[in-house]
Amino acid sequence: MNRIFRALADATRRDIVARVLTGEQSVSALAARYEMSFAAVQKHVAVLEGAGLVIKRPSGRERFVRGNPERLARARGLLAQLEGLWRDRFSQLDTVFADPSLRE
Amino acid sequence: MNRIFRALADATRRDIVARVLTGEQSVSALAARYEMSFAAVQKHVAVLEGAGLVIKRPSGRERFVRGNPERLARARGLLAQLEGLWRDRFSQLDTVFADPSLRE
DNA sequence: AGTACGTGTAACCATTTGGTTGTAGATTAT
DNA sequence: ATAATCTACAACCAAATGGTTACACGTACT
Repeated sequence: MNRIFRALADATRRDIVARVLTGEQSVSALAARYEMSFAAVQKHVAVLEGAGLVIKRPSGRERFVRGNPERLARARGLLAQLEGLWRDRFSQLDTVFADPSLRE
Repeated sequence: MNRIFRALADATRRDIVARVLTGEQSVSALAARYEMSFAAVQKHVAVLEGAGLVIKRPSGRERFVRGNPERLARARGLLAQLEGLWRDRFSQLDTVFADPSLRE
């Protein structure tokens, strides 16, 4: 999970994820869109791949990158779970009040 | 957004968020739960505060920390938006096919 | 065969991160 | 008044990040 959130903590990488979710793109096609070096973009893609947010498919000399929505869903699930803790933050208190042993 | 995801990219910090979402806790009460130094936990809380994931309320000599679900929702919203791109990844193609000028 | 292209990796650099210890200020307890 | 507690912050350190340039290797083009 650390790697997923860490990978998403960079605007360039979030942008790459958004692009490759709508359609496969080669690494060099991605690199052409950013003002940094090819190597930098290649490293960003490697980080995303390490986090499972992106999958590479080799084809000849190029690698096509596509997004993996499953991993996004995992991260979103964790956030939803945390928000659930907030929503149910009084449940323990409710349990106490509902406890028959306290009912006298 | 960078700071939100970066703050969540650490297991200790995610744990802190989970704890303070269910109820306020002082910084030292939090620190007592982890095996690192007080200063380390204090820094983690500061990172979470900088990301807006957590809010501190001063009371006497201690600061009570509570979670801020709004920021979590923002992050979750971004993920949902990205997943939406995936879900609608053929919409542009659909638009092309639906284009009357191409219907001949 | 030779050249150009796409990718990965290594070496390097500046900055950030996650941890430590120590110190200082403010508040509370004795 | 003194001591203990809670918090913040500074200085330091090792490791990770995000970027660079240069090079090596496999594939495609002419």
